[in-house]
Amino acid sequence: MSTINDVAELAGVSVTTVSHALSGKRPVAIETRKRIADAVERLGYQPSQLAIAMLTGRTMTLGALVPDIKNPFFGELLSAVESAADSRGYGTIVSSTELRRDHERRQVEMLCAKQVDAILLIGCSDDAAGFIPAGWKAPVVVVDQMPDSSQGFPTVRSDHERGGRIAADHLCQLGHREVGVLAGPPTMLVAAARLHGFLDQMKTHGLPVPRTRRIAATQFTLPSGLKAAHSLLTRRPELTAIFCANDLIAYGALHAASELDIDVPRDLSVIGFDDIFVSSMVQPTLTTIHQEITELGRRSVALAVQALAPGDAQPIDPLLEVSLVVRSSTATARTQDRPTQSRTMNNEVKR
Amino acid sequence: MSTINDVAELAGVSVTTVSHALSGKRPVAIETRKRIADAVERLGYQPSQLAIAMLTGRTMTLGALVPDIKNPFFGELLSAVESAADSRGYGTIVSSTELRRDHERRQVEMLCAKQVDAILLIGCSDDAAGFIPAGWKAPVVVVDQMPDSSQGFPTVRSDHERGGRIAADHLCQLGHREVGVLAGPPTMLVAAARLHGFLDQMKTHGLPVPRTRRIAATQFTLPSGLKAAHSLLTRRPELTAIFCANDLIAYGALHAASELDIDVPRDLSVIGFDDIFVSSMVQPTLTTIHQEITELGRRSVALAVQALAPGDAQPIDPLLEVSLVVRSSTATARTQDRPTQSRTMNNEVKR
DNA sequence: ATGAAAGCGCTAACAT
DNA sequence: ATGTTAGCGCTTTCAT
Repeated sequence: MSTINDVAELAGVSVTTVSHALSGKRPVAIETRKRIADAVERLGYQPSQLAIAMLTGRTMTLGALVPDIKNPFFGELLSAVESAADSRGYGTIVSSTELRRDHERRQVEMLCAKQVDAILLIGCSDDAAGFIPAGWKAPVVVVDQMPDSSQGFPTVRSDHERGGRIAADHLCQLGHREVGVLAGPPTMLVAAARLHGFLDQMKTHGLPVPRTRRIAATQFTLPSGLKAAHSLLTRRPELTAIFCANDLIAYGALHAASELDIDVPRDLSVIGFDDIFVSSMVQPTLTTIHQEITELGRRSVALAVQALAPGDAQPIDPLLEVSLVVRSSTATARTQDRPTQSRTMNNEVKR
Repeated sequence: MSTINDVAELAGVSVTTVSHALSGKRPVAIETRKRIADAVERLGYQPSQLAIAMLTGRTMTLGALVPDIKNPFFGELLSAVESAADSRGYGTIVSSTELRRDHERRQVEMLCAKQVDAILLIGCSDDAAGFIPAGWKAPVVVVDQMPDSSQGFPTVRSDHERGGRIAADHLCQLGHREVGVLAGPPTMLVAAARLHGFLDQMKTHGLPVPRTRRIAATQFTLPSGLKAAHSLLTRRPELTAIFCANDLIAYGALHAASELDIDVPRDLSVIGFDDIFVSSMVQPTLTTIHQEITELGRRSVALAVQALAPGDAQPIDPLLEVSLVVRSSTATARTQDRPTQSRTMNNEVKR
């Protein structure tokens, strides 16, 4: 890349004049301006954001750390973050820990070293905020995690607990009594919040879910959900409905059901959480708890930028409502029991 | 953030000593080293990559431009890019044009201004490479696009045309004679390559696909595929199989089929392209042309980094093989015709 | 209307 | 073993 010196030289003026001609912060003779414009054009000159950042202390770049960019939920969220950041003139460095908790510290430090103007910790480990180095002054926003884990940093999140309750209401309303749970990673507070809301609401309905009908997926991924679902459905054939900690786990459950010849929703209702885009499009369409993903991204960026440029700071509500989206993976509970016998036989045949 | 000056002051030494103590490029008294280490710890000091980049001309950051980060194909590809970049010490600035072609120039210029060490143009418009400014010296790698469009920049891509041929072979082998096509955006060369491979191979099999049985989705997205599929399936009820330009379009087709009460794969075989992760997991699992997405990302980064640090440059094959993955969305062609009558009636009832 | 020079945080000669 | 200084590309006083 050519520098401002090259432009100055080619135009036969000083760098100061070039700088001002480009920024317009000082009058420059029309004639001179033209020569400079020509030089800029010829060289394809772009001011180095690097050098500007050195001066201003602003890189105009946000850092976003997510656990798994392959998870469509984070893909959609990042998409919202990027477009919100972009519209305010910020770029976004995306870093994925690939679910490796030991990567988090490194990635956070890398973002800090790159001097990003703000850090978005999205769906990370609950102690990720602890990796922010001591003297770090720039804003940190903790997104889609429980505030308990945010070390005092501002938070934007959905009402996970309420989502769990809504899911419980839905299943009860459909008459399900034998209900199972595919919980998320036990160590993650959002998973715990969803689980707690669900279990507590089931209890309220007089249908507490015993431990034997719950199993935790080790990760918020489809394969992890598949494995857990397979185990739970095999062990608990009487279940007529399952609450899944997120949509990917729910897809794992659907897949397991299909392997076990369980028809969804006739024999088994499945409800997810997140409402990622594909959930409305594949068969069966997934009944799920809708998160306002785009708004989540927008508010996260707004919060970060607000801290960067304090001014007309209109308050940002950090808690987003969730809602139930009923699609075709849930239905009223069977009145008679499922033919458990044949299912077991099927399994045996399959193996 | 604290600077190297703060550390030097706190440790009571010069910045040079701090620099060398940290880099180990010059011996430093064990005693001094300890005082420096303490100061670093206390201040949470991290060397500013910004300042280092000014000196070395290396930001240790790659810029990746994709059209749509919500598309799981790009999510998976970016995931591979990031992890490959990360393992070589590079961060990644991800920029999504959100399918707005007019955004491309801006985004490319932004990446250049941020002085990224290399630019990965992934699945962009065929003229995106033209947006690289005149004096740009750093490597540019064009990924998942046809080389015709790469302006001489190195390319990494799958063999799209061959993918089309394999798909044609598969459908013919299943006995399909009434075959339709949901092509991708007509302006994109990869879409054209897939289409050409498919059509040409169908011709070879003696089953040319007339224009009336083809329709182009305007974008590589599900909604776009849905719309096109709905139109094609309504107009051409005799079709027993459809080749879709990518998996998302194929999901649109599945959705349209379901709306029109067409059973897949009994009444209609659907084949996609890309083999995104979900394609193996949702019902029906999608028969599709597999791209080695991870390898695509790995080689793109390898190519970029190789240009950055010329040395033991082992050649990188820019063309990746594709393969057919047969799942449950394709089946042998019906021998008798589909009850076209009733389907039309259904449609009319629906409207 | 235009220039010269300082300085952002760091590294790497060049001293001592 | 440690310190001094120039300079990366830019903006911004402070001159002229």
